[in-house]
Amino acid sequence: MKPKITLKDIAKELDVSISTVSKALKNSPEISKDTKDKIKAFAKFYNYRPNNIALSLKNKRTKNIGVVIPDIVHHFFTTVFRGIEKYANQKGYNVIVCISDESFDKEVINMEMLANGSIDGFILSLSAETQLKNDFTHLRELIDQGIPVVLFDRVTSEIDCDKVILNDKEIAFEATQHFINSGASKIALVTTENYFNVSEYRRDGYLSALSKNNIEVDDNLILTLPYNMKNDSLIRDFFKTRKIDAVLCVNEIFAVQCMNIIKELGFEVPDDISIIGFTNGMLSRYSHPSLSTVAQHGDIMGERAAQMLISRMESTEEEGPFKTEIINATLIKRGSTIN
Amino acid sequence: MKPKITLKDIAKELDVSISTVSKALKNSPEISKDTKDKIKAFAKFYNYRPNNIALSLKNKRTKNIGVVIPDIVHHFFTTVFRGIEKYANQKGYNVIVCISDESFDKEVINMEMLANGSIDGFILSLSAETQLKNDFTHLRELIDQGIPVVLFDRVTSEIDCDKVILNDKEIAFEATQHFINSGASKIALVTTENYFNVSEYRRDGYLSALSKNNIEVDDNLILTLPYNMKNDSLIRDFFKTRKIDAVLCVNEIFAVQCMNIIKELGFEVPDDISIIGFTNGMLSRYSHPSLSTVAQHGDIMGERAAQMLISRMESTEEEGPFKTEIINATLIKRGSTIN
DNA sequence: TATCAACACGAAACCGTTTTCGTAGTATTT
DNA sequence: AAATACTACGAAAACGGTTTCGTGTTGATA
Repeated sequence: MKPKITLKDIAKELDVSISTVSKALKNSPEISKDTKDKIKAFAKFYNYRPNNIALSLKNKRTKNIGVVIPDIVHHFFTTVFRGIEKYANQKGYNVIVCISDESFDKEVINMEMLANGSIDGFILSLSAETQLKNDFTHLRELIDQGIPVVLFDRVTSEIDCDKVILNDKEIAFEATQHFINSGASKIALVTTENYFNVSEYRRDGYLSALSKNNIEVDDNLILTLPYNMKNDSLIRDFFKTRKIDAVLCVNEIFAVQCMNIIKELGFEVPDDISIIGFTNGMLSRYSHPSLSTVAQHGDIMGERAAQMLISRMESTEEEGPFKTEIINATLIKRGSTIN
Repeated sequence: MKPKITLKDIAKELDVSISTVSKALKNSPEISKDTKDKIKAFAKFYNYRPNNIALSLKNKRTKNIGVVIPDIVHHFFTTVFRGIEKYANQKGYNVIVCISDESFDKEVINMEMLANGSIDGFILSLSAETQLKNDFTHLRELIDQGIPVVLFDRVTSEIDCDKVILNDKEIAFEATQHFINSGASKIALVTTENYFNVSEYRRDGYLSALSKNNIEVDDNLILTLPYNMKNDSLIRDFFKTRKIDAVLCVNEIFAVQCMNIIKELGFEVPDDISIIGFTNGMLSRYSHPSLSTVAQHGDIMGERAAQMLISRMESTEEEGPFKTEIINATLIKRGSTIN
């Protein structure tokens, strides 16, 4: 066991001052070549590395960024996270992850914990509870303290900061239009309770595509499901009792659940009923038939978010007004639609 | 914008010394009630929180743990991570995540980066490349420096440290036995190239179940697929050209790929061919029929790993010899097997 | 009245760096 | 020979805390 060596250790051993060692290792011209060589050799031999914590304290920045997401066993969030981690890593940053587990309290506590010096900035996606409560004082305080924050996907207009979002409405429009173009008119929407504002936007896109094509909206064709529950019977009932040509689902779990039940009821996918989901995850790729779906490009969202945050953190002057970047989703047409 | 307040600020404002402020906030009996009240009120008003970095430097521990995993868009690893994060959080630790992306270099660089004071210990699962190279000097050095390390799932016997693994062999045996019990004898194995030692253990379990039941091993019934590739044609060829009753797959992607192709070839699942996979993820749950699978209990693995690490980090004396904890997988019987 | 303990607080060291500034010694200039 | 300019280094402050130890003031004791 050989513990980490410090500047002080080197200084003592080589009988020079700490400052000299520090300067020598940074190749300062103040130090003579002889001394530098001696010190560098010694440092290399003992594998000296400066202590990050001491550096953080000195420089008043940690090179850590905090990522707070509602869930991690979740395809979209992991892809976003991967995008963040990759970019951050390139830029020499490390990433501290907290899972809010859709809880307001966990979100608040974790962020306050990290805000006390552990990180230089935050990237987060609001928890369901936070969106429900509509309470953003924790965010406001952080921003007030000068900590940069980037919101992604689950954002709020209440907070003025950088944001990265998907063009949810437009892509839902496009998906719905795709159904219409292929001859569907009884188009259903399977969505979550509306405290997720992304669901809201998707519904908007769905509705405006219908109205643009002069299709009357039928509330009976909109199924609202609780998030993350066993809802097979609701779905079965839904498809059994009405005539439906196509269904747009706001996530891939709903989409695959619908597909399984549709097939079980004896309908053919996509001939009788077409399906489009959101989230281009494993389920969409490997279901049978494979699911047409909206790819949210989480990697890109994550990368952009990290980029915005880091540029904000590293600029000394105020970097101008906050921006909202919109990531363009793409519709991936696969086996569950007529293309 | 009101920046963070420090002890020094409070001291100056209240015209006492820094030491007095520090002691007052820690409720030291050395300080009079009056002074304490005054200081506490002031601190509360300005929302004083001690700076984590300064504390870390002083205490020589960061309350951060580093988690290094090969991949994050991956059901098993995310469940393990969730287990780690949950336990760590309870214990007041934060988690820094690095994704090695199956690369040796990224694994090494990230760990060395973090080891310079940023974390108190590591939890990691080896990258594919690291396992291939069989080079663990980076781990050895960290352990040498006194940094506790816990390996999980993808471990190595070359390194002496705490470990958490699955009873891969036993559960593969059990799965194979389940096939045999339901009348199968032509039992296939679909596995990865063997630099993943977990695949190796699963193969062992498979083989020993066959031999225990006096079924001759047929190498033609073992399909080795490249990791993470398009391999539909290999699979199709495999099932088209031999008689198979049941197939054990070492992950759920292989399992669902096999199932889709089996169905496409006109066989019935499970009547003609039964399937068991590993990883109880979305694919297994939502495929049709749902897949019987080995639940690896990632949450529990993560929790145990975090537990071992934290207890190691917090014990001052040497905590005795390293342990290897074995998590018992369970076989979840669903629609893809005859139960 | 001298002694002593208790009280309440401050000074300073320390954690490991970086960086500014001061300075002894040597070399150059006039 | 005196003034000046480099060279090469060290002392010390600073980042923001904690903690040990020292000390001035007060009140009680002998």
